[in-house]
Amino acid sequence: MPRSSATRPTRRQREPLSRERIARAALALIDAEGLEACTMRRLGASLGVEAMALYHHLPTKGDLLDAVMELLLDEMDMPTRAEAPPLQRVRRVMRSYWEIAVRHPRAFILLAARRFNTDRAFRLYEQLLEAFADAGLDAAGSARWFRLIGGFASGAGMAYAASSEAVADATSLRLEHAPDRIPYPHVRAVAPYLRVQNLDAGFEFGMDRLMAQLTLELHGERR
Amino acid sequence: MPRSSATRPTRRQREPLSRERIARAALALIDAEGLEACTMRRLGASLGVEAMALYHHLPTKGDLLDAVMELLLDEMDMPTRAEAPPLQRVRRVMRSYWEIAVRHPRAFILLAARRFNTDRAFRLYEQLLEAFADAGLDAAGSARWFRLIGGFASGAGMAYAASSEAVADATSLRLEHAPDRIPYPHVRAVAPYLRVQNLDAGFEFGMDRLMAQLTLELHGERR
DNA sequence: ACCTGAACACCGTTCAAGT
DNA sequence: ACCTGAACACCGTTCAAGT
Repeated sequence: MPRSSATRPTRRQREPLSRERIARAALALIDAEGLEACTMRRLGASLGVEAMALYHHLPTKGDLLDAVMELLLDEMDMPTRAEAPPLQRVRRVMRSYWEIAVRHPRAFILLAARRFNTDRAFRLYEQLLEAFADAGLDAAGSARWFRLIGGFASGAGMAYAASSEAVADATSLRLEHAPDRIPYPHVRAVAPYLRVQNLDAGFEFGMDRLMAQLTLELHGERR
Repeated sequence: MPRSSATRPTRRQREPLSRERIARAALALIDAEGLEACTMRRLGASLGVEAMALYHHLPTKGDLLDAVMELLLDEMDMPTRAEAPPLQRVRRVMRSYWEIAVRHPRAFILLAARRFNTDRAFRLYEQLLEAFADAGLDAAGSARWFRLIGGFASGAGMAYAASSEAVADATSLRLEHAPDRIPYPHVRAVAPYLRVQNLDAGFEFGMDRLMAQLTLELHGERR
């Protein structure tokens, strides 16, 4: 679909540019060819337009990447109070964050590395922190559990993205594909369980343990 | 120290280039001016040499970044069996990984985003997985706990790096500095606890909970 | 063996100009 | 109001040439 408009950039018959349309094209480009392929010139070309036309809708490349982040965050599950009990809401939000890494391994690093500065990002935080509060955590506890659970989700997503086939940077040794050539016995034994196919189960395992520990703490078993 | 050789690149009196010397200069450049400032041209200049001279020691920029990663991994604590009980070893390794984010916030993303493909990285994995095995985990359990604890450490490090002053990309809204302007009550309440000064305590909190859950599991309280 | 100079094919971004 | 063309100051990398 972006292809068709790209192949013949007939000036008259294309819909006008917009921040959102540009961001969608950028995400498609990143998914298909990687973050480093997403240049203003190539993005313009994929929209049948000169690179400089983009600057009419986005003042800088940083704003473009922020727009792509918003698009990614739009894919997240944001359950409301009515939909599920607090800890289930936390879990669904985190699960959907992880799923962004699975669907967009080459774009996920934007979420992990860039500051969340858009209103949409703050709305997401609000929803999540509301769930923590509803579960019974105070502000300090919310901050800590947010860092713990969110840190895990982010790190797990990055690990998925890094070991995904879609990401470039492949070099000689590859943990997943040539474990027999690794001269370290523990690494060799564990490597099969770190394959990309097992990462989703690994994410669920991690979330299980984190939620178990949080539940324990909320019910006053410690401290 | 890199400065002095940079200011006057008198060709005769400088020590010869090497992979390691170049990598050290690159890390210094990243620490001082950010990852995007670490270009072959500017790195060469900081060593009193043309950019092209670097290609004699490192075939490509990716190899340069791998060399920087090795330097970072060199800073990690790699306690041996003799030094501490297994879970303490896991904890020390993870703690030192986190400390790399604190010392090198602008370089840390290399560890989080690039594949670990050097021998040094595998040696680190081996040490860590040996500790998991010594603690009583089988290969599958080691993989899962490695992903959980490592994912948290990586995500926490990225969060530290992203909220560190040293990283560019600052835009209008800033969670830490203008919490009063955020129209979301839970975010506003939690924001003070997410300040960069509190992140180290947050890391320790997370590690405490993870180790507690792991200990519980090893002692057969669940499953 | 190690470094340089010039060049190539790219970048993001500015600015004056076109419609 | 929206887009283009040419230009500027950069990139990583190649290659022939210098010492």
